[in-house]
Amino acid sequence: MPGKSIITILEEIGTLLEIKGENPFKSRAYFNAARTLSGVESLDDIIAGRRLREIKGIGEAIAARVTEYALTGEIPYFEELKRELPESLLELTQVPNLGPKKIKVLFDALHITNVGELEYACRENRLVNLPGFGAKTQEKILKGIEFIKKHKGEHLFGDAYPDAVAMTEKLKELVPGVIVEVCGSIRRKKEIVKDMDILAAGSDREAISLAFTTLPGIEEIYLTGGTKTSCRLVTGIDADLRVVSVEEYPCALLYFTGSKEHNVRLRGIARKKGFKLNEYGLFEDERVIPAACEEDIYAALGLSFVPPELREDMGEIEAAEKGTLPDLVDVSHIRGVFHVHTEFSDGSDTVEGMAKAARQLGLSYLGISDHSKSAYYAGGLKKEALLRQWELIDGLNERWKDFHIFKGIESDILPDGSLDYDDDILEGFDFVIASIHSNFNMKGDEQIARVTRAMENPFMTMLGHPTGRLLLSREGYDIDMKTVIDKAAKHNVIIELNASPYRFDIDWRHLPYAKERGVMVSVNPDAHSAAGLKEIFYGVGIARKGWQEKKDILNTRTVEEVREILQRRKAKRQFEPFEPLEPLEPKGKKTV
DNA sequence: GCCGTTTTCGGCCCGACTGTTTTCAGTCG
Repeated sequence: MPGKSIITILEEIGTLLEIKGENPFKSRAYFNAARTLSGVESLDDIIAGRRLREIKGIGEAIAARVTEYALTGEIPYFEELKRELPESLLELTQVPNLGPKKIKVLFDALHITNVGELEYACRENRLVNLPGFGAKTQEKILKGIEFIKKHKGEHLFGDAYPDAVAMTEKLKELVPGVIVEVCGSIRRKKEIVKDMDILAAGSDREAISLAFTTLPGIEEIYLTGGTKTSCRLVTGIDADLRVVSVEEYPCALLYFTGSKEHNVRLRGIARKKGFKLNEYGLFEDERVIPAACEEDIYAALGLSFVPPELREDMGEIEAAEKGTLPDLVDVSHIRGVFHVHTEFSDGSDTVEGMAKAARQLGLSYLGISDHSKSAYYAGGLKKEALLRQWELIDGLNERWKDFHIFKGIESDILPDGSLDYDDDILEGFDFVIASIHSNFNMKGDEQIARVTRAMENPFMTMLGHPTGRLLLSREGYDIDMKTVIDKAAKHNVIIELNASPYRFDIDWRHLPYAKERGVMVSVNPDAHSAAGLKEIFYGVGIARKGWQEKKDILNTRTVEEVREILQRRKAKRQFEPFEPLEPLEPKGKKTV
């Protein structure tokens, strides 16, 4: 986790060029380069090997700048840009409905350089007379600022988790024998986290705390002592390290994992049994009840072990008392993935490249689903392109006997609820993910009617990202998820759990209801590059949070089972609830 | 700034929506 990543810097250059009013294709080149490089594995090796120019979208200028940054940690061109336009202007792009052109006007006319100044100017009614602005624009901008403020100090799980893991790994290197674990909302796999809690235990607590303060990626240390160190990382997230004794570790782990609500319930149960539970231990009067791990503590309280993902006081305590906790799905159960884009539309890798990457992850099938023809912005596929892709897939399936590619599409659900191709084309797919990508602001009833009509289409296999939300940047569309689940149950439609850390959509809070209604869930990476396939790992975490078991998930099935499920729907063209297949024994571990 | 070639410049995705205009610009997906 060194300083700012080159990906971020390329994006920032692109944005500053946009604000400056440079040739739009020039700024786009920087965005494209950032997107391409973010999907590249072992970028450091490529830079070191001077192989950047071999990557499509990286030309002479950008290759030079990326290399420059890797060697010196600085890009003079970027520094020069920041002298012309304050870096703080970048935060203004976070405000919805505010783009580069308007930011330029605000900067030139009112010298606004950050969100605080912008809010003040709105309150002073100073935007209304600017060219291209008006009362409604000012109102919208204010609302956008409210949205940003509401979510300030919140971070995506997908951003925080890799950094947290990297820090614990590094700490283990620096202090041999240290026990260390990420706790808090990150351990519980919450989609949005506020800070990073790390718990460590060992004999020399001072040494652990000291080593922690030397970790890369720390920008500022607020306080440091023998038991607690607080700091802010360069990524903007606050991180806390707690150091405890080895004896205290299990109770501290339980305590710092939370949630607060879960802990309150546990302490209540402990008290009823005549115990006292806190972060230092489980006590009966002054006597410590020995616990070597969290399992021991739950057992002492008469509960079965509650996996961290379930610790939200949303029914897990009662289930643990009765011994009815679900046997949660695990990463090792995943046998294949659906919802994968390729260079046919807006993905960055070939069909074959994606399939090879999936095989390397130990998967045995892959469902390709590029965008459909209405998705102009994403290079949606016309009929001719589809035919070419199908031929390509047939060829690969012919070659590989131990791996299968399913032909699919991510079809736009048009405003009237129809899908994006005629039946004769829809017929040719093995599966159809139908998603909303336009007309987001249709009202509740209209949106439900639209989705329902799509579900009535026998060619629709699954509903993609059901709310359309983008975490921390866009609310989902106005649609009642309980109704959607009811309709999915009625029409035998699978619901996607989009595993992109920007989406995690369907929300895990709705998954227990989906399970209750017998709606099958597919954990889909929505991958736009080979590297993106790994996000399935995040998705499984969210599925676990939603009480999902192996049998509830489509892509824990074998290729034969999946084929049968897909064909059953297509062939019968009628709506019967899925009969859950008997759970199968896992065939060896897969690493995803 | 990148790419491709019937190469060394011309093209680079397109449409809906909104709010500001007085026929269109900016934003978004």
